[in-house]
Amino acid sequence: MTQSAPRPAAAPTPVELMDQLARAAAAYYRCFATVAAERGLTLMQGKMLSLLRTPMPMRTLADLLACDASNVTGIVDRLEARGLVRREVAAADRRVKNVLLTEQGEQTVRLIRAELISGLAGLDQLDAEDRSALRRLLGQVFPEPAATTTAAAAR
Amino acid sequence: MTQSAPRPAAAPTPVELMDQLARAAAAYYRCFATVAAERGLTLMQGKMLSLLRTPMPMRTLADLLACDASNVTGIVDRLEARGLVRREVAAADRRVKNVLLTEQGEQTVRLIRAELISGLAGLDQLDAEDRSALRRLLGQVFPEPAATTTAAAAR
DNA sequence: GAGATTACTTGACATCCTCAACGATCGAGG
DNA sequence: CCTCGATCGTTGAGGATGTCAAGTAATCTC
Repeated sequence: MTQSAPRPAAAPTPVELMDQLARAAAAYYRCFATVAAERGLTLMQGKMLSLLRTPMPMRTLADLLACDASNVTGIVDRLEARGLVRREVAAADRRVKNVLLTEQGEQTVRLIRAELISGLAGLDQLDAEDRSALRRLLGQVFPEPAATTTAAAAR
Repeated sequence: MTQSAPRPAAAPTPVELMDQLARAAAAYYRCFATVAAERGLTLMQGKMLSLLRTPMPMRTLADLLACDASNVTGIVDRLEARGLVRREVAAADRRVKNVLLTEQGEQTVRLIRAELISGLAGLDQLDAEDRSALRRLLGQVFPEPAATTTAAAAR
């Protein structure tokens, strides 16, 4: 644990960290929104596309995005109109509509992710130990919901 | 350092961390939105109130929130209508409108912050060393803009 | 003093968001 | 098999957010 650097100040309080997390979250979304806008997508459209790395029901999208089903309908409508996603009735339950990326949608997601990782240049500057520590610490502050299923988590 | 748990796997890649950051940011905003909604505020209204711990010009709000000035006008209008903020012409430049929290607005911000820190229970479980590490790591991934002025950073 | 720039506001229009209601579908229970 | 309650996605009303363009007032520069 390379932690020999003299501590410049006292350890931050939880409140100070809360503020820093706020700034970090805002910075993350600023970066994401910029990347999405370069593809003519709004923040929400970009978020939804990124969630769809595996097909999923609209209900699930609404849960992950913490918004109402009718809102998801609107967003999917607009993405569908642009040829980025399509709806598909689930075989096991005809009420359920799965949303899938089209080829174009997958390409768009790939490009967004590539640009996003570029925009988070600071990540590349972390060594393996730092990255492990960050994963652990973030995992403690934001525990993953009892591992339900999806690898594509909320974003 | 209570870290006797066996290291489960190799260090995460930057891409894996990017995804975790996305999930963390989403979780943070879910928490924040819930707290704001309990006060009858939308996410943006809550964000703006939280930024206003010191008075600032609308131009500054637009910069921090990364949105258009006209959008800020609308949000301030609605907050002003609810008695949470007020506008004040700056003495040095009559074009400039500073936005200030009212007493009621300050109270609201205090309550929001108190509830938010409660909702981020994981922060309290970090010891001082972890908190310092998290501060350092977040600071590397999301460098603060060349320290301009405000303590109330973007949120 | 004139023209350029800045700060905020207004307005049009698109998108997002919640809530309520609806029709189609499913599943449990009798 | 039938009924009823629950679920899923959609529609629609109305409010909030967001961009862009244009306008007015104030300030700055030459």
